[in-house]
Amino acid sequence: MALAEAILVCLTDRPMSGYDLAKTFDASIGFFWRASHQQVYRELARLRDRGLVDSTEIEQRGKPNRILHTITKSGEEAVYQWSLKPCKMPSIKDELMVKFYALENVDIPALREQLGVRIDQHRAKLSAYFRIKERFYDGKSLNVAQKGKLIALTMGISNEKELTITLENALVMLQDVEET
Amino acid sequence: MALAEAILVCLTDRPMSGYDLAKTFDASIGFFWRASHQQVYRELARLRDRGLVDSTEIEQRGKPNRILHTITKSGEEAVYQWSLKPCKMPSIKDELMVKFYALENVDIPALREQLGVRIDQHRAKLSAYFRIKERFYDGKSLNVAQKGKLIALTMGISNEKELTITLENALVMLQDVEET
DNA sequence: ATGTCCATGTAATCCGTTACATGATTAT
DNA sequence: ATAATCATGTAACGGATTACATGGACAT
Repeated sequence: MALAEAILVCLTDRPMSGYDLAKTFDASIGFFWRASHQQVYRELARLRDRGLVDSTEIEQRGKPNRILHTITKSGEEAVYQWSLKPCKMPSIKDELMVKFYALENVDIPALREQLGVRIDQHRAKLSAYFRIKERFYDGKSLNVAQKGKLIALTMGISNEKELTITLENALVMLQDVEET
Repeated sequence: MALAEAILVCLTDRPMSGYDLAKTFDASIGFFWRASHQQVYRELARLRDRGLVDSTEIEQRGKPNRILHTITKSGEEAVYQWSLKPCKMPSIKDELMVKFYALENVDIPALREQLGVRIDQHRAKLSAYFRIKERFYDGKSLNVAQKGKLIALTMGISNEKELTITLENALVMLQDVEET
């Protein structure tokens, strides 16, 4: 149920439309919690029903109207209460690992190819993180909110770095298997 | 839809009951793909309907009967076909990261506590991996299936190691925030 | 007495994904 | 022309979680 809280967290920064939120869940906060625009719109309707956000339509010319969602006092309280509760371990579902686990029943050239793709994806993510870090955080004086985001980003960076290296090692180990 | 394949992969090793599979998804293959016993039973029913496993009941005294599931030829073929298809990136949902992202609206002592718990969980996982590695793989000559599992395990180990370090660094960064 | 292990499942609910649907503006 | 961007959603389906349900064996 933490999509609700993730949305509220975004709205503590500034009021946003569903569209804005959907984009946010595809970048920034989306690095730690993914959600599609359909999920966002559904959850916004629920948050409205629960009185955790206020929604007001804003007229626009030449574009569809926006519906701006603002977090309420009870919304802020909900975020604080959530912050006190223990976190779940993120659930793991990694097909690539399962394929290694099943190596004997798998097409190894295809797996090597898929490993290569995965490595590229992690590299891409890493460089995206770096660009954000340089642009928004390096050499600036930061408030608490920014420091928090920087810590999250820093963790993301070292994690992606390590994953890239680990997967490259796996590529070598795969080669060894193929040579025998 | 990869739970189906993960179950089939387990059954390539040996025929198993739903109960056995549920335990397997709570350890070994569960390190890379988690599933509850409810999910396993439901998916087994489907695999039976699709002819990818054969199920036979085995009489037991003093215990409930077991239903042993054996992978069929078409089951093996399904695993191979699946191995050719590209893998999805694992989806990310990490409340702890979201809480860092929302640092200003969060109770920091509570967060530090939760970080500590998370570090312990990664350490526990790491030592579980090590025990398995020592017991089943170190200093033994291995076939392809075993080599695959060892590669997966090795990746798991370096990932958990790195996560532990990263989170310990985050603890220090949190301390810095609290001191200002 | 209390709890854990063995072994099977069903039911309800919730979360996530895919597909469908609309329609104007602006850039190539 | 074609595609992308802006901006809103609904509907159907499938996957995951939580709760419920049974019942004997065996250990403390």
